[in-house]
Amino acid sequence: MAQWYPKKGRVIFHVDMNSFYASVEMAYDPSLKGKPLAIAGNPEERKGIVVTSSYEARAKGVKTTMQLWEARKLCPELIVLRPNFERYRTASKEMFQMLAAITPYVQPVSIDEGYMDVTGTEEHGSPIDIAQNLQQKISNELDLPCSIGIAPNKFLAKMASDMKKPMGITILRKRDIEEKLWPLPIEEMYGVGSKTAVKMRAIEIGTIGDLADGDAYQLKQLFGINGERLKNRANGMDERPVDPDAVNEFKSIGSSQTLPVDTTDEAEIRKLMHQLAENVERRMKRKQAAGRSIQIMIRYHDRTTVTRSKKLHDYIDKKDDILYAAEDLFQKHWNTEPIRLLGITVQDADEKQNIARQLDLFTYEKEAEKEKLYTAMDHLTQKYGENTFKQLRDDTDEQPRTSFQKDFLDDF
DNA sequence: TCTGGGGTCCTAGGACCC
DNA sequence: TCTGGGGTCCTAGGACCC
Repeated sequence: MAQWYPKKGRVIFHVDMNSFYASVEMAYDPSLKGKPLAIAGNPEERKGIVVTSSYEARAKGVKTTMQLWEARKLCPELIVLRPNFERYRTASKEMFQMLAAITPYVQPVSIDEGYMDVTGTEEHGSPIDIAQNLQQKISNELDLPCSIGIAPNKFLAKMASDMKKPMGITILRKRDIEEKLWPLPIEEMYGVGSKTAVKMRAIEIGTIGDLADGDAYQLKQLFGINGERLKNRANGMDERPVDPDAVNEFKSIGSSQTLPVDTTDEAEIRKLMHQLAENVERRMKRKQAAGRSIQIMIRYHDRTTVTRSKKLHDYIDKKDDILYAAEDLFQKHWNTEPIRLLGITVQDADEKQNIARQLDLFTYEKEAEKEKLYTAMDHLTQKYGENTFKQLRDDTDEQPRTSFQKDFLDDF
């Protein structure tokens, strides 16, 4: 009887909130209903791009990432609101609670969409009944529209939820693929972005069906492991489980900001670095996180973007440590050209309780001691030159502290 | 008069070790 | 004395998604 489960097949939902930010604003202020609405940043700060728009605005050609002036040209009566993330987070939480009432196997993938594995939840009714009830509940109680895709795996569920919007429910079984999935242009496939689409078109792959039928060797040559994966998915194959814990896992925490005008002013740059480090610290604190790589991102006036990173000797989570490491990278790598955007990200991150588990206490304390020593040596190396402490540093990796190292540390 | 901010995953080259 | 090849870590960049 082993392995009956995969053979029987799963029932996966993909729940996708329709134009979420705009819909939340309409639920909050019903006088907005039926009007063209866009959520966008402040154009005075060069952040005036459309993040989400209502269906009324979309009907006039307004699209996500469009410049605000462009959107207004297409739709002069457009109502524009700044994003209110608190409001969206609250609505999102309430929505996910409704999913969790059906099954614990809920995997949020962003603020406005998530997967559910409803295999074996017959007490709630057939899959289509569950979907209808859920959609009604979200609509009645939160005044928010959503689309639901029902399929035997995540990929097909995701594609299905896109097929009927707003307030759609679409079933996409394996036997429906040929008729419903394969005719779609390759650009509409999840996982195929603009770069991949161009390369696919170049080898005569214009639809998802063409990809399903594509030459495996050629796809592998061109797209690596992703080529194999995309071909499999086009054939309706996707074994990824719905993972309710994934939402609590993370590998990096970062903050970046576009400046109102490009700058080379070091005081302004330092001010922004402080702000970014503070943001990162605050969000790490909320997640009880620490990390041991630091990355900076510099976008120049011409939009060329460089990232520079380095592995640290120990885990960090405090603003001062983040800032110190980030400013060090910045000084080494800024080419003095005017800067458009700056970002700081802490990588190799995890919850502190997991980190404590990774390193036993002994290792943890030893690492902390070593870190102090390294910091001191970095200072002096910068002052007196590269080779000053090379031998000492090499020794430190191998041996416990010598009396010289101890004195040195204490003096410092 | 262009294109925000938050992430994840993959690739590739060089260093280094065995 | 000259040499192979595998594995892992680090760094930078690219593609994609919402």
